[in-house]
Amino acid sequence: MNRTDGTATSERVLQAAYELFSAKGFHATTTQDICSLAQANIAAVNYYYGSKENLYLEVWRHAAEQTQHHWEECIHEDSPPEEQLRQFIAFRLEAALSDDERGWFTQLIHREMSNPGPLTEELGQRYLFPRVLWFQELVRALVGDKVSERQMRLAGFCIHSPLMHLHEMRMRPDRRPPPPDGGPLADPEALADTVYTFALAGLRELRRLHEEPNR
Amino acid sequence: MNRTDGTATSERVLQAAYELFSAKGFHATTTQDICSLAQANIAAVNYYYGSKENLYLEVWRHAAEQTQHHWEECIHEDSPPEEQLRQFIAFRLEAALSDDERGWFTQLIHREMSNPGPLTEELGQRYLFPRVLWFQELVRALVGDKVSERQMRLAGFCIHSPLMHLHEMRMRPDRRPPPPDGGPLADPEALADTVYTFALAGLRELRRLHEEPNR
DNA sequence: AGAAATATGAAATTTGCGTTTGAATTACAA
DNA sequence: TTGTAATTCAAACGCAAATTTCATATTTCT
Repeated sequence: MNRTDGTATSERVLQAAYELFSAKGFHATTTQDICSLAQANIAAVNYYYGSKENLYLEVWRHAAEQTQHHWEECIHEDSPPEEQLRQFIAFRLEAALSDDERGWFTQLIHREMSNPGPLTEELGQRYLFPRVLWFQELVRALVGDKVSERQMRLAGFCIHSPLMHLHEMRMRPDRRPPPPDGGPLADPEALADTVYTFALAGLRELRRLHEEPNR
Repeated sequence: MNRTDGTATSERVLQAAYELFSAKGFHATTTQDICSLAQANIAAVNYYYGSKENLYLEVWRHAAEQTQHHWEECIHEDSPPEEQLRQFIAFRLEAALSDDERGWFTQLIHREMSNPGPLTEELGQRYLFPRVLWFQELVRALVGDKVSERQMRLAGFCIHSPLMHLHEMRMRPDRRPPPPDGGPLADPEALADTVYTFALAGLRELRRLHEEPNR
């Protein structure tokens, strides 16, 4: 085609790669798949991105950037901690449940983590680690100063894990007899409420235990 | 070698496959890898098990059997529900953290789930689904009759997820700057305590909300 | 318009992996 | 000892997927 279409081709390839990598993982996705979906020739991947692996990296960069914007829209650093926790839960839930690019990134992360490749470490350092730190600070603010560092971390783990686990469920082609109510993914509102309730209840209990350790 | 060594070869192959499949997943493990680790010829996999895929199935059968024994040792159906929950948490924690065959199965499950293959559905139906049902009944016993089915499920999700998420962490070759205390995996006792505390606190809060829904 | 750069397409090449083959070796029983 | 079945081994095959090649088409620039 023409040149303007040309740059559009590289875009289409990136989009297709994004979608397929998050849906099926790096290895299960062939360059053929990508180029078919992008309606481009098989050579397009290597022409525009050098290699399949490099395209994968580019997808990560693109996805992380988008997610950053979304993060800044959803989470306001000047809200009180409880509110930020709610915002955070909503943010992750939306990321886990939506079927568009916001959701794709979550799946991408999860696939990379549970099936580590040569890039895992770098990607984790660059895109994931900062979020973990942010979250720990939030938990510290919520749990108060009395609780030990270790205890605080464990609490953070318990709060965070439902959100992580959700990604996992989202990703499975679950053809088990679906529960009559559609499982936890069916009603995001109720799920967010429950996660939030459990988090606050756990934190409160923890504070209580640390204030009256005898009993 | 001799014939007795011969049957030992098939054992070694199974063991090696178990270890590698859980460490790297089905696709990332080559028959070459397996046979090298088992100190067997490349043809051994197909000679003894017909195909790589069938060997994978055999590994699952073997692993599930072992895990069943372990389960029966750890969890006593005649204990009160709170006690069973504790036992369950301890069981899953041990499975997630140990470096031997008990831990391997956990990883195997998790890999299969996050990177579904043609066998995923069948394996899930056969080996995983029954456990989910068991757990739901436990949560029902803990949460009482007042709470709705959906709410009960969501609670179960929140309780179960730290254990699932743990598997996930276990699996990553995590070379992030390890937290000074070694992260949640360093002190299984404390982790078990915290998970248990959060679970009970959440359940209590839920019951409370359902008894005095106004406020 | 014509030359240079850029983009596309189809086919060829390469590589890695699962599987097969057939010969060589070993175990065991008659 | 000799025949038979089981096991091991190295090499070869077949296939699928990534990458390269090179010819052709299109755009840009002068």
